[in-house]
Amino acid sequence: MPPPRPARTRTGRPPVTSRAQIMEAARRLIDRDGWEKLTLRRLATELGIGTTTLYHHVRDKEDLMVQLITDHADRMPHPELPDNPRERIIVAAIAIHDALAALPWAAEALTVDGFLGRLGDTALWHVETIVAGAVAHGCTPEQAVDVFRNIWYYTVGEILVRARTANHRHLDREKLLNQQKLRFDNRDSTQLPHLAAIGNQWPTLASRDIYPQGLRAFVDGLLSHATTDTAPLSR
Amino acid sequence: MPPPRPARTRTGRPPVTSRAQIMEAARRLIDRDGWEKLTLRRLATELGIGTTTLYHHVRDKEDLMVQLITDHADRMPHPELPDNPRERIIVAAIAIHDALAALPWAAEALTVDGFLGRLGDTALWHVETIVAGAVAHGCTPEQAVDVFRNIWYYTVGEILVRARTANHRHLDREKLLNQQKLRFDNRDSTQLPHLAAIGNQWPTLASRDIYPQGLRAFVDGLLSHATTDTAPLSR
DNA sequence: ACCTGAACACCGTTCAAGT
DNA sequence: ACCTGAACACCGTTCAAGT
Repeated sequence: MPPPRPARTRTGRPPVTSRAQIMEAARRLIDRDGWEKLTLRRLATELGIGTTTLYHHVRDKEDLMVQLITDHADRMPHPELPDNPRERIIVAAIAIHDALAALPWAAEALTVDGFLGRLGDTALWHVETIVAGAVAHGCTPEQAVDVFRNIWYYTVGEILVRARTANHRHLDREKLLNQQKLRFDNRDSTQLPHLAAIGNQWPTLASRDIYPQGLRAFVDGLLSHATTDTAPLSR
Repeated sequence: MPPPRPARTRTGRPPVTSRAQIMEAARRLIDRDGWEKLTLRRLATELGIGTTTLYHHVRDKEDLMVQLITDHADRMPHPELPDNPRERIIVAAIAIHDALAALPWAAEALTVDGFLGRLGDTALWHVETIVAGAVAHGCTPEQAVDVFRNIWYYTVGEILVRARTANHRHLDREKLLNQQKLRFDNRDSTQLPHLAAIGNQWPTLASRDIYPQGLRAFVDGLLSHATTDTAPLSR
């Protein structure tokens, strides 16, 4: 296989940057200043290039963010898979979750249309594992896709909600103090007895990580529903 | 209780707008031009007032969006509750889901910290119903909160993902055409056999509404896990 | 081939001044 | 009491022109 761009054939002005350099600088910027500060202008300054040069490498800002996530996702290690199909689903889902949880800023891009389709084969291997696990457990391909989609919704929701409640790294000190904590102890205890009883315990309870247990319960429910239904949904 | 502001006592310049008028205009703007076009400047123009006047009624843009959602949520009708606790949870969750699905633009505000705490008693009644249903089924209060949180993650995730894939009302025609549909038929069929087999069927499968079935499976899984565990999680 | 500054069309937010 | 324009400090994106 010949080098795609032989040096002798190259003509015109040489590139000042590359896709890899852009992605690296973007990650550096996010780590240093927080993801809210990732703008094309700042990114160009970080790279020491003109802002508009970035448009040779990314279509627009959304494209930059999606590339950032899919790059990260495609570097995910494949976890060891257990024999049990149900457990394989759990392991793959947790791997997806953990990979995305490392990018809590990903919120905006995570729900972009066609996001899954832009993942590389390495990241899709996790999707494949979940679908294959469901089929191995006795699901039809349609049901297996539903299993994946349901897990995907749950995983995305957990990450988006928790990313904004947990990570206060980049909030002003003042805003943090003013922030009214979620508490139900001043609520009408006649109308909302259980919430009133929980009262100011809610924030403590809500800070616990329940993803793995929730996932297990969900997968159990999905698999038993799928294989119990004698007549799969018509049409 | 005396009227909070007797007319005779009022002094100074009279208000040009009210919170209710602002909310109404914001909803009108979103309905007409799409939620991406909701800006404080446009909203002020819609109302025929100065932009900065809005800052007397909302703290900032996020506050405006949260107020918009909580207003909407607090007008939710209470659904009829069945006798079965499990079914009560389902009915309340679907009510929450449907109320939020009517505001697909809500994404940004839905995951704001302390969002639940800003809901009024009418909207919280649905949360109460879910927690109460779980307790009636045999959960501890802690487990009941976990049940709610898990349902919340799933519901938020479903709405955020589907809001961006389904609703193409406000996309340019061109962007829609260029959009690469999610399809796996050109994937490596050795590495990803199940996805390759599904191929271009994925978009069709993914467009089906699976929330109610997924919810039922999840609730079943959550309730049976909670009441099967002989030893609830320590600490 | 590739890069760029200038310009366009916007944002949210602050604040001193006006009525 | 309440409202406001002007200004600040930014955005993403386009495009004609430069090397």
